[in-house]
Amino acid sequence: MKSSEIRSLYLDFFKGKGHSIVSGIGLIPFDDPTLLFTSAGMVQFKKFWATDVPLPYQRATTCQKCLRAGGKDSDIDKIGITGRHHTFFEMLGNFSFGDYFKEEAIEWAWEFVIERLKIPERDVWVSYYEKDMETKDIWKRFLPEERIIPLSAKDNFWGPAGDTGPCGPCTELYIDNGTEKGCGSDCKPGCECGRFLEFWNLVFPQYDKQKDGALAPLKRRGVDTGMGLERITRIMQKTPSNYETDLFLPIIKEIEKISGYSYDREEKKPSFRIMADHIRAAVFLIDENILPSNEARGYVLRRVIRRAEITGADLDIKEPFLHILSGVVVDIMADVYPSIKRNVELIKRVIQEEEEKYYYLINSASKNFYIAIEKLKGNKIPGDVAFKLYDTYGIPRDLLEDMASQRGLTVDWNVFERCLEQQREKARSSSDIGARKELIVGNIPQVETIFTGYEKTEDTARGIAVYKDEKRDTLYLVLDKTPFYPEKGGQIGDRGEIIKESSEFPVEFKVMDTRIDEKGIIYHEGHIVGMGSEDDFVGVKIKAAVDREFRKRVSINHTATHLLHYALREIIGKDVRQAGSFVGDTKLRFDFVCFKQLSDGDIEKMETFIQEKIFEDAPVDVEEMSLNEAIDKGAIALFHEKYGERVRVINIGDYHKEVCGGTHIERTGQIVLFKITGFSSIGQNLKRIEAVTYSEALKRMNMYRKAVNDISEKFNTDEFKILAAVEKLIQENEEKGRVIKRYEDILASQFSSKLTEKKESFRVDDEQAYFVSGLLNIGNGNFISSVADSVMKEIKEGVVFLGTSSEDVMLFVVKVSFCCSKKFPAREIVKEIAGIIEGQGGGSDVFARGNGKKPENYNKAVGRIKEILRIQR
RNA sequence: GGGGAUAUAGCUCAAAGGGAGAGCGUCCGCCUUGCACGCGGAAGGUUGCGGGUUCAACUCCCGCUAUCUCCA
Repeated sequence: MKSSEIRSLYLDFFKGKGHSIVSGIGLIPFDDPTLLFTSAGMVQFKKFWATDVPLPYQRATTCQKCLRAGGKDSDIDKIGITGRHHTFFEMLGNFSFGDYFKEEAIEWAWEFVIERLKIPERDVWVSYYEKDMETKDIWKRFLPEERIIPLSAKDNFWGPAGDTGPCGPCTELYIDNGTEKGCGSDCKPGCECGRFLEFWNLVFPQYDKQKDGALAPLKRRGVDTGMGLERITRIMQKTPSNYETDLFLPIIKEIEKISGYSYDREEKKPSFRIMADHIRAAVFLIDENILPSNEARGYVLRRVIRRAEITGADLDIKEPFLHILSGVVVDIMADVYPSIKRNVELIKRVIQEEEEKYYYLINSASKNFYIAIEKLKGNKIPGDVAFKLYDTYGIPRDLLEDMASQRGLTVDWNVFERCLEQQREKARSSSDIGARKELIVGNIPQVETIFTGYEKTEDTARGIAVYKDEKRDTLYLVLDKTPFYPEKGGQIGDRGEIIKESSEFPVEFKVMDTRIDEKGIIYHEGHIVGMGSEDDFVGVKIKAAVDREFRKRVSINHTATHLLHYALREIIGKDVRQAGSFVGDTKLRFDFVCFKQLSDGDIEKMETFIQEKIFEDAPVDVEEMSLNEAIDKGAIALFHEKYGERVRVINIGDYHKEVCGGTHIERTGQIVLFKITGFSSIGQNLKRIEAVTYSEALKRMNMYRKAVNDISEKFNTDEFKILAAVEKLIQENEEKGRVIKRYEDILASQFSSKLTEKKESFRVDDEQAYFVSGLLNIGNGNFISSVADSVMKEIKEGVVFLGTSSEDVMLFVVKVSFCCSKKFPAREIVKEIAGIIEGQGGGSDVFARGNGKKPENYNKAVGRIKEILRIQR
């Protein structure tokens, strides 16, 4: 049976049992901050058990793509070895929300396995939570007691996914692969040997785990089952592991082709499997708009790609190959997940570029490795050195081990682990946002601040708490509700004032910035103006007023940012993806992923296009809806993880819809003017556009005009001939530079021959040497240096002392030939001179320079040098 | 969000508290029927940006920006 048949057989079976077939969510759970990735089929349903939300259906069945890599549910270390774990996998599941419970769940599971999949009854074993006799009794109706095994909470009490949420006892179905795969006669499910393979887990959520670990009863108890598609496919296709099924075999075959190794070789199997597994994860992550980066999800993607890449080395693959495999994955999965087909070019490209970066990294890293081991004493690389190579230069652990053992070295992994743990600890302790702020008045806010700023810019509210940051000398004021927009989604926080009017004289708190933390509490950052203290704001009614002009400018820029996004997609292409943005009151910035080279013409085109949209003066309106609805309506929704369940969709005219939490204007015409001020590349395939709008754009254009006017006035020409004039000037300037250089050379040689004529001889260790001195009073330090050079060329051996003075400062250099420098180091001579002309200086034995405030003492200085050299007058 | 590393010629990188270097590439010349090689020469730099210390900073210190990397 093909995997695709199993998938639809399952969904159809439960549809027949009154379930709605619900489409799986993305790998990035958009409304669950406790999860990095969707790690199980039930993620999207958590709230259906835990809360009273209205239910769209009471029974559901899904095929959910899942990812376990990084975070609590990571299986990444088991990949390849077990043959049954994956980073990316699909989970078939049926769910009940306050509807059917254990009895039906077990009955249907049995029916599906025995009657639909036609798995022989005698091969099926089950386990149950040791305290859950109800489940055991139900199973007894279907199979003999000796195949019903009790297990502890470790194995058969499930959940929650993440730190909090639904959990409960579970019961698992196993397939018996035969006694010859087992470890002994009393082998049972739960044993780690290869005989029993767990393939279906039926969970009965009954409890809701709280943040403090307590188990509260669930609002709606129910059923949550999960059957890994890869495992059941393996059972149906009777393969030794998940990797020989039709889900993986084409990838394995491709790796055989690329590497020349056969998958039959037992010792190479794990490598094949790791690559085949990881490439699937990479494909689906990129499909969901994750790009390799150094943080969070992007970092997981990078690690997955790199791990696969380094595994390639086990099969002697020495160049990028994963992008080829990604094509195979797309072929296998495109029918079920059509978007990977649409994104295939992007996926291949991202992977290939990441692969190339990896090879580049390895190259430069090995250099650092050599430097590190060069200084090494003994044959053990200390843990801190190894950690530095890993932490700073990114040499993966396995590679480090390889490189070391190739040279007969070992790595002190114990110390290494300690360093890693230290770094973790450091990162954890300092990632606490509230740590620096200290509560000085009021109580710690317990509920999120209500935001009223979409409707109004002024509101009355009550003060809850004041925090203080001693270092920055700023206060943070928390209210129960506020019209102040906190910094998020690229839009900067509002400014304005918060006033307590009830006392005999008003007290004003000036808000310089507004922030929000992960709990949804909004902080007004600022200070108290004039009289008043922190206590004045807590527990009393106050008026919060946003600076309207500021808000207007920011809103204009935000709507303009959407227009820019629209223009990019229209003019450059739909594959342009937003990577980040900054929306301020005086400017906006838009970063995006783009594989094309943008020309000046493109920039101009976009500017014109946007300006036209401004002239059209289309209405900008905001609608609230669910995220799924928004996506159905074609709204761009890029940062899923940041949105709540209800989202705001910004419509510009009838042409652009985008999910966005920021503030906007009512009509595009309010932007008035749009001007791009900067275009740059900020990383591989990452580009940045900066722009200004409204009066800021006008200001900018006036600035340009003034600059141009000033220049054309200087050139005494009209503004359109400036360029020619400047080019001419540059050319003339270069010409003059060359002429000056030539004259300097002539001058230098004239000076030097003139000076050399007055050379005075002295002896150093019976060798003939000469002393030359002169006060040039022309040129700078470099000029007299070069004169000193050419003098030295003529006299061969000796000492040259030259000075040049302007106003009341004298610069001077001393050059000493190599032989003389032993006895008369230039540096020492300079010290002497500096004493006489009241200055300082220094340098090397053969060349030194300095300056002084008394040029009139030049002759004295010359006299002193002669004394040192013992030259008779 | 935190830690570490890097930023020097078009590219790859050295060196270093006192006049900025190599290799490759580019251009010119020689050699050669031509190409490659070889030889000779030249152009190319605000040593990322901004402060500070110093007689002197590309180098030391501080801040910023960007890139790389590890951790959360």
